[in-house]
Parts: sequence; structure tokens; C-alpha cells
Amino acid sequence: MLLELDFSSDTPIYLQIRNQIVKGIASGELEADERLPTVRGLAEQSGINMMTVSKAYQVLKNEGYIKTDRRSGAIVAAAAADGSQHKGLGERERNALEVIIAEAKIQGISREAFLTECGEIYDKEVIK
Amino acid sequence: MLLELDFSSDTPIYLQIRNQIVKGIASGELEADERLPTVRGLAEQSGINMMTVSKAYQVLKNEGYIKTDRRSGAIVAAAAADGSQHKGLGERERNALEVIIAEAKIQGISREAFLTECGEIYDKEVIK
Amino acid sequence: MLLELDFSSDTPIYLQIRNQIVKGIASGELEADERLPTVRGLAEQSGINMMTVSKAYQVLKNEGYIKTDRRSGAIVAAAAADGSQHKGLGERERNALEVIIAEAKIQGISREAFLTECGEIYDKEVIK
Amino acid sequence: MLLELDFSSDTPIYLQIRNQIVKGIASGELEADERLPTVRGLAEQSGINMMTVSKAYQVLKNEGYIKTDRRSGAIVAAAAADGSQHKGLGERERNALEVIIAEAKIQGISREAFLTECGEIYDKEVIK
DNA sequence: GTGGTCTAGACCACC
DNA sequence: GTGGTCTAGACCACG
Repeated sequence: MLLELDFSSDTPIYLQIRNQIVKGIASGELEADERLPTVRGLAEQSGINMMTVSKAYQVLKNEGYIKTDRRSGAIVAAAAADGSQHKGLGERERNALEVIIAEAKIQGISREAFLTECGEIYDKEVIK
Repeated sequence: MLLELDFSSDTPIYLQIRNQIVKGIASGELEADERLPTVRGLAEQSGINMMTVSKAYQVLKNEGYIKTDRRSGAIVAAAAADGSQHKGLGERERNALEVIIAEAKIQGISREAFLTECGEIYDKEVIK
Repeated sequence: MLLELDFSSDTPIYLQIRNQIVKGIASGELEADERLPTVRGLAEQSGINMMTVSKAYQVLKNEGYIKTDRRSGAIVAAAAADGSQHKGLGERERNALEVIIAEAKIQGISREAFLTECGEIYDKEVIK
Repeated sequence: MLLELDFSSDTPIYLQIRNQIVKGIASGELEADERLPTVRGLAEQSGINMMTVSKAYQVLKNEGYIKTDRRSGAIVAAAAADGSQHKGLGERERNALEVIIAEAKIQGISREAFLTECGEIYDKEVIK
């Protein structure tokens, strides 16, 4: 798990970390029950504050993507462990998606081109 | 053009305005050369400060979605039929899309279900 | 004398008019003692307010570029009629020039390329 | 970095700040990756409001002259060695240059005198 | 009446 | 500590 951080991005660093871990889980790069790097390790390796990494882990934990075990640190939670999920995009995600699609339409990207691009992103998977 | 603002959202108000206007343009609710509400009017109607609206308009102007006619205020810019455009998602949009798709995958939303939802959003249009 | 106005420019319309007339005089398109269009005529032809044209003429008059005669309207003043001129750029112009040159340098435009472009602009003349 | 502001100028303060920083970068007074004064610091030192400085920084950021590192504030962006640049004056700059040259011509400044002055401005650099 | 600019002061997220 | 955001109210240039 190598983080690519953009310190001049408008996305907070802790969210960049959170996003990349989520993408890592979805792509299969991070498997269920796999141990994540320690807070200290990730912070030192990336040249950022431990608090920042810690916050990212806390968000991920709140969202159910990871679990923290006292002995083994943070591990990836089993996919869809939460039965309460309603199999649909959350409101925040749906709204963000609407904005992205609106921008794409205005820019002249066709429906097909957009769906193709989405499909490619969906299929993206790490070769292990 | 009616704005729905969430004052407790983590998305700044000026960005909420910006996003809704972008969606309005994409959906056809706002047509090219149509006049946007005045800064003052929108601010008053929405119960927010002039400068907040002004900032949203400035962002939209920088992004080329609107322009300000010195005679008549802000108007929707003609959909840039500019050949110099990349015709592709910007890096920011693409990354945001990747994160959303990752979340959808983890949540168990199938490829088809996701693309269907995108298609529906894309097709959404205002009946004039 | 045909005006090209950009209503969405950040330069006020009256200044755009002023600038184009100054350029017209420099290029020889407008000769000394030539009569300028009437305020009303220029306003109607360009679809702008008479006040705007009037303000442009007033600025030009204050700067000594034109004179107004009660009978024949506005006419181009003889070049350098004003003996008080000190044959150097004004402070405003010099500062604007410095900024433009700074931008050019940062953008990687070489000294020679910049001077060449300036020379070409200087030489530009209307074929009568 | 010492700012000279003219509160009675018709150029907005935030633009005066922007211009002086651009000149500072071009002259070498501000080097790439150098930290700019904080918004608060510059505001206090110059006796102006934070938001005015902030606006100047935002403009500079939009134009790519600076970027804001989330850890350390605003820094000078590395001179974009980006090959995609046009390597030419922008339309706004070119037009402003045309006006300045027109004024110079009318005032009787010779081609050589003008180019010499431009060259001197171009060569101006800070002794470090 | 329009947008542009500026102020003084405040709160907040991030690091 | 940093920048980002927002407010309430003001003045001004422009058309």
C-alpha cells in the first residue's frame, strides 16, 4: 500500500488516505482481514503527521471499512459485513455523481463514452 | 432556479450553489444566454450573504460555465463548442468517480446496476 | 472605425472604446483632424449606451488624444501637440509593462522573442 | 517581500498584490518553493484585510503562480516546465501591450527607445 | 440596479 | 498555527 498524496490538493490529506484505502479494498489490492500499516509507519513513510493518519483510520472505522484489533492493529473488514446496507449509493455519493455527470454532459461527453469510462473503472483490478 | 442549501453540510455553501447551477445547465433548466438571478437577489432569496453568492459566480466564471455581461449581469455561457477541449473528465472528476465506484463495489452494487443508475442520471432532463 | 466590444471582458466598455481609438490613431487608421463618429452614432451602431461612448470621448479629450469642436464634433488631435510631454512612458503604463514582462518571463518567453513581438506590434500599420 | 500599495489607485488592492508577487517571482526575489508570507501576516503588515490578501492568493493560485501546501501555507509554484503551454502572450496581455505601444508611438517614443526600455525591464533582477 | 471591492470580525477544518 | 468560509454592511464603478 503506497500512498500518493498531493499536499496542494483541495482534498484534505486524511481524506486522500481514506479514499486510497477504499480504492485499494475495492480493487482487491487490500484483502479482507489484511493488516493495514501502523499509524506511525504510514505517517513516517509519507512525511505527514500521525494525527492525520489516525483520523483517516478513524473515518474508515466509522464507515465500516476497517476494524481495529487491540493486538494486530487495523485490519480490513470483510466486505458488506454490515447487513443494514441498502445496496444503493449514499446520498452524498449520489449527489457527487450527479455533479460529475452534469459536468461531463456540459463538456460534451456522450452518454456512451461516459458509461464506458465508468465500466472501465469498475473493472479495474489489481493483478496479484 | 431554486436553490436547496444545506447549511450543516461539509460542502461550502458557495460550492453547493455552484454545483446546483452546473446541474441546472446540464439538465436544460438553464439555457445558454439565459440570465442568472442577480447576486443580490439570490442572496436575499436564499438567506445568505451576497459575497457567498458572488464567490459561487466567480468560480463558475473561472470554469467557463457562465460569463458576466457588463450590461445585464451573469448569463449562462454557450456550451463551449471549443475544439480545443480535451473531451474527457478532468483529473479531479475522474478521481472522485473512482472513489464513488470503489464504494459502490464494496457495497455490493453490481456493474450493471451502477451503470444503469449513471445512465438514468445522465438522461434526466427538465421538461420545458 | 469599427469597434469590437467584449461585454464580458473585465475591461470597462468605455475603456475598450478608448483603447481602440488610441490604437486607431497610432496605426494611422485615424488621421489627425479626422472626424470621429458622433456619440449617438457610435452608441447605436454598437448597441451600447450613449453615456458610455460619451465617457470614452471625455477620457480621450482629457488625455489630449482628441479635441471637441462645437461645430464638427470630436476630431483627432494632432500628434504630440502638447509640448509638456516628457517622451517617456507614464507611470501607469510602465508598471503595466513591467507586469506583462514579468508574466512573459515566468511563462518562459525569451527576451528576444518578447522584443520581436513588441517590434511587430510597433510596426503594425494600416494599409490605406 | 515588501508590498507597496496605493489605496487610491483604480487597480484593486488584491490585484496590486498579485502583480507585485508576479514581478517578485519574475525578478527572482521569490524563488520556487519559497514560502510566501501568511495571509494574516501580509494583511497585518500592510494594514489591509485578510480577505483581500486571501483573494490575491486565490487569483495567483488559479493562474498557477503559487500553490498552497496544506502543511505549510502558500509557496511559489515551480516554474511550470509544462510542455503544454502556449509559449505566447495571453490575449489579455497582448491587447494590453498593443495599447501601451500605441500610446508610446503617439507620444513620439521611437521603436528603438521602446525596445530598449523593454529589454531593461526584462533584464532587471534581484541581486541575491 | 448591476457586479466588484473592501472591511472587521468570526468560526471552522486541517495539520 | 494555517488557510477556508461566512457574515453584515458599506462604497464605488459601470451602464
